[in-house]
Amino acid sequence: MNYDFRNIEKKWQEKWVKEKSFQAIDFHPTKPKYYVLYEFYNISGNLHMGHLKGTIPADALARFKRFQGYNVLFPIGGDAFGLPAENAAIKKGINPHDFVRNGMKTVLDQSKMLGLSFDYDRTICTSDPEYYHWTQWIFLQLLKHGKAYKKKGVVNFCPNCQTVLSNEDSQGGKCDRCGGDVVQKEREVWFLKMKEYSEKLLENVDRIQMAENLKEAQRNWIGKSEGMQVAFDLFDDKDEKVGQIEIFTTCIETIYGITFVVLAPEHELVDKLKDKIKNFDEVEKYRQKTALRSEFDRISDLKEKTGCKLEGLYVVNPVNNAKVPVFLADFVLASYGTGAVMAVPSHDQRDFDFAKAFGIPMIQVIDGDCSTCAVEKKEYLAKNSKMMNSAEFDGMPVREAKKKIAEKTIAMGVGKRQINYKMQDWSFNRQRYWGEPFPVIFCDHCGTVPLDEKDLPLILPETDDYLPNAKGDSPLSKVTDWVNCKCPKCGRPARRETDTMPNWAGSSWYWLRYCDPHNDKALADFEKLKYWGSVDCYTGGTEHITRHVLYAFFWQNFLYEIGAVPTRDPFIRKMGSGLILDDQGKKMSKSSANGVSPLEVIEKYGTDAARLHVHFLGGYEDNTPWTYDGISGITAFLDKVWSLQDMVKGDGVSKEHIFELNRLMKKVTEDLEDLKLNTCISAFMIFVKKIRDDKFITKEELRQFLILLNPLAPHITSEIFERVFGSQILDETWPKFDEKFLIEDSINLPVQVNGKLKQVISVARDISQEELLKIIYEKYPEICSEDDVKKVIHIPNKIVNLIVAK
RNA sequence: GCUGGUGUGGCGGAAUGGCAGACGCACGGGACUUAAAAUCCCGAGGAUGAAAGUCCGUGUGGGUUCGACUCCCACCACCAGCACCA
Repeated sequence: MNYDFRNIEKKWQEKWVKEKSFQAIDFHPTKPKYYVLYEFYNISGNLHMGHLKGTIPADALARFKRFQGYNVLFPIGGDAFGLPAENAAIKKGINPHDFVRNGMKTVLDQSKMLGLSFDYDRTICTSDPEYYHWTQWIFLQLLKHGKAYKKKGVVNFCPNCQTVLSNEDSQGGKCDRCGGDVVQKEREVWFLKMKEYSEKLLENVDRIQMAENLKEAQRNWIGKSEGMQVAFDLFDDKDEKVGQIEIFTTCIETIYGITFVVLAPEHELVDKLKDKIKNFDEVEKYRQKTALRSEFDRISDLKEKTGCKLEGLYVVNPVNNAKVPVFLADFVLASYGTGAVMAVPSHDQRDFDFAKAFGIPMIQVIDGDCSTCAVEKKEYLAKNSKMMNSAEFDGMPVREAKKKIAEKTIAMGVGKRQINYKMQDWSFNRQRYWGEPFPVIFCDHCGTVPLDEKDLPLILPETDDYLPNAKGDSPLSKVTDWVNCKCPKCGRPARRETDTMPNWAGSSWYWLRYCDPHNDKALADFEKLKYWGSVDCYTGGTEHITRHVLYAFFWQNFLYEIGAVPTRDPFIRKMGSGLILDDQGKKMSKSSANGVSPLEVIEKYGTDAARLHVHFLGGYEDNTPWTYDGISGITAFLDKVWSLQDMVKGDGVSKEHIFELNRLMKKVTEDLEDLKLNTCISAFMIFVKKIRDDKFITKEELRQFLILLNPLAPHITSEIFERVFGSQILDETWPKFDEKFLIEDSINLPVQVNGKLKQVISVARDISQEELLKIIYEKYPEICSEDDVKKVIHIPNKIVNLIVAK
């Protein structure tokens, strides 16, 4: 009889939910804690293949750790505020409130169909007032501690979603949500001072256990760079000093080669020295042209240098008093460093291109061929080339000169060491309806007034008019009786902030809330936070690694500093789930032609088969192309597992199987810890083949086998266990392997001649070299003759290599 | 361009200094069957050979080593991230 997955899986799924089989216990008196986290569900529709790939290893780990005697916290929730949910709701013409309510029910029901052992009593949803109460509370703390500020500036704007976006949300000049081009717009924006945390975030990246490519992506995004900041005096055409320009450089060694200085078009000095600039009209025209160029435009004509000279101004190079012209150009970014650079065309390709376009002379200061392109840092540092045209540094190797020139500028009082970061402050508001309202009131008398903590949560008002509008004003601005309010300080009429927080707000602290999801006094009880501590293993996609995970580090660092949480690191280990690819090798999505739903696989083959199949296809962190090919091997395996119950003979562990059983325990225990499910599954297949060859399994062997397999295939194993043993598998504990049973008396030893395999012979374990050679020469004369052997390399119980003369 | 990762049969993939291709799919042969499906057993990297065997073989070329998919150097291809970051 084959395994009847339809009825059996349903039975167990209902039982687990009804009996709350997977509840985490706060402050468990005896069991140590283990916190497994799978990333929030995005509430925008059904679960997809990525969830099958992502959730199962986390579920297997949680089930495995429970058997090992841990008190496991394995929760789930919905990331329901923000653009993804709102856009999906608008597309379907459903009010986001209703959309999210239905969406949460859908993903939770579907989770149960995947057999996921979540503690459903801890389910949270970012758009619930009980939850966003504390998101707003965290914002108030950020504001109170000077980590949130509002500023007018040129920011990323998505004309399609009609909202401001953060840098993280507009990587590559494209909107993260809709994929459309992002433009630059001047707006009043809330920023969080994430840049201040750059160094701490880098430390977090160093500490977390995570794949190297993900760590590099984060380091790259933070973009730490060490260099010098140097002050240049600025003069007008009457040689009168009118100011100073601070530049940032990582190549101080080229300072004698400066032939011009470039400011970002937005640089503040331009407006300040308006009267001194002879060609201000032209300058203004250039600024207007570049200011509103989209990031996409800037990237697309990367190599084309544009700019505008500031007539009537010049700076003086402090090391040699050379007069140097000043330009504006948009290849210099206002947001990075000081927004001003010293240009050395001989040794920087961008400066080289600009000098060519504007007919600016060049001065070579480091050895090399600068005739067709710049000799850049990477090359001259690698060669440690010699200095030239650099006064007392001429002839010095460049690496030494770098140090000496830095010291010289410091001694002169014009230079200082400086570290810059690419990462910017986090622009934190969206002109959309579906998000957390800011707990902030604007009063003409008192300015920006934070709401009192006791007035939280500030409920998002319901309205029918929630669509974004072309002007980019928040839909909340039209809910006038909500907007107009009284100033909490002076009682005069005031108005509320009408922008809302980005979808990343709610996801930047949610793992903390799971520790105490129903607390209405604090974001979570401090002692409970202490008990559950850092997330032991955080699983989920890798696409948010430079957004969500950095935001998470930032907020937890902040909360730790103000004493709101007891731990600095949110996560100890982060595993990035690979993608399921379609037959084009692209990420499988609902829209792709052959997008297969996990529900379809479950319907056809059952949950356990779907769980095993998708993870037998490849490693957790690897991208794997989806195929039904091979699933017959999985269903055949499950049928064989099912038939084990008809092969039970005897009670204890048999001597025939003790080696294989212990080997299986060891392999499964290690592989589950590392989430290497594919090799783990193959170990089960090998064991089952052995049992079928021997045509029996003892009761005890079956008991242990079922426990080992339960984390991966929970339904079939629960059912067989109940049938054979009359009790519940969840009450069992993880079997422990014993190394002593893994040692076999006789081993198969490969014999090589000159490093080439000749024969595999069976010999006693720990055989001496003498005895071994005797056996080889006497029993296997065809391998080689004793006289030819010049040298023997014998690695006991592993290999023997005979070296013979040729 | 920079950074990181990956490269193994017809396919998905094992093996991280010691028997390359575990496990599974697809494939071939056989058993069972009136037949098919399912199931079970056997085979299988390539070349050559009747066979035993021999030679070749983990992107390419070099190196280290008794021994290299594994370590080192150079190059190629693909994937991902960043991209005028001074």
